[in-house]
Amino acid sequence: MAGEQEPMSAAEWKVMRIVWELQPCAARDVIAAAESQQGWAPSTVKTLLRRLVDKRQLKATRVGNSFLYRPARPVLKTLFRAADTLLDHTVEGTVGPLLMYMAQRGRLSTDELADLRAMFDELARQNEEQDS
Amino acid sequence: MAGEQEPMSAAEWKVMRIVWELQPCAARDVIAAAESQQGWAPSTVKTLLRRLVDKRQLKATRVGNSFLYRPARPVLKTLFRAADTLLDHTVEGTVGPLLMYMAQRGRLSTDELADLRAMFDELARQNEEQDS
DNA sequence: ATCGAATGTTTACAACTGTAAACACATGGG
DNA sequence: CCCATGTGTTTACAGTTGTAAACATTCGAT
Repeated sequence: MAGEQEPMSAAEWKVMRIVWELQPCAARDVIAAAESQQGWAPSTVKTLLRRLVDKRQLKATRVGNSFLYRPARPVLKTLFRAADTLLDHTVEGTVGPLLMYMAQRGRLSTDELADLRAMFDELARQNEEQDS
Repeated sequence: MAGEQEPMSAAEWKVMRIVWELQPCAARDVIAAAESQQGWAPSTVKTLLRRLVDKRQLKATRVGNSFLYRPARPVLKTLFRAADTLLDHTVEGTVGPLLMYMAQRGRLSTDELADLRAMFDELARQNEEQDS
């Protein structure tokens, strides 16, 4: 089985975000973005890239003397894993408010809102069925 | 300003969850719960309690020779902070699917579903207004 | 008054993180 | 052909985390 998902630190997430956006990309691109976004030194970014490859969150394919980096899996898959962790932290009765909060902060598009509304209708329907 | 929210590690969250449930409580209670839930040695729990007090996530008030522990702030406040972090990790277009996922895993009550649906209606309405 | 149990305090120690300099190697421009 | 520059590799080092034993202190039972 190859689905192990080694957890990432805060700094590592920031690098991953950059790679998900630019993928596939060279170290240079990540270094430039990280410099502008976080003010990190090039060495710092190199270290983080290496660690992410070690953790198998990034795939690096050699191209000449350098590498091309790309995420080992889609951003959603990784976000879902992180969401699981957040859900693990909830206690009875907090999931509703939590989702309310996130939906508000989340700046959803009209389409996304429509999808979500449809899903809630469906969930409510299922719930009723169960209840009665 | 007193609202600094020092971030917690995974193990610390687990202890906090216990304290939020049992609050206010003595070390003994937390140690018992953590032993049964995580199999941790009493020393481990003592260390984590101390660190959480240092980080001011827990308030400890002396009672005789021991302490009464209670969370420094409500669970929702802390969850919202964690949600902010998760949202920071999202990239364009992932928030919708992320919320879909969480809503499905979240085992929402009928009441929570109703509240959420109402909020989505409202958000959609606001969105339409803006669009046109 | 005394001792064992409970509770908190100190110490431990390896792994992981944040942050980066130093070093080695290749490669393209001159 | 040689060197500056761009890449990756090695080394660094303090702080945090996971995990816990050892030690000190105190309170309740005898």
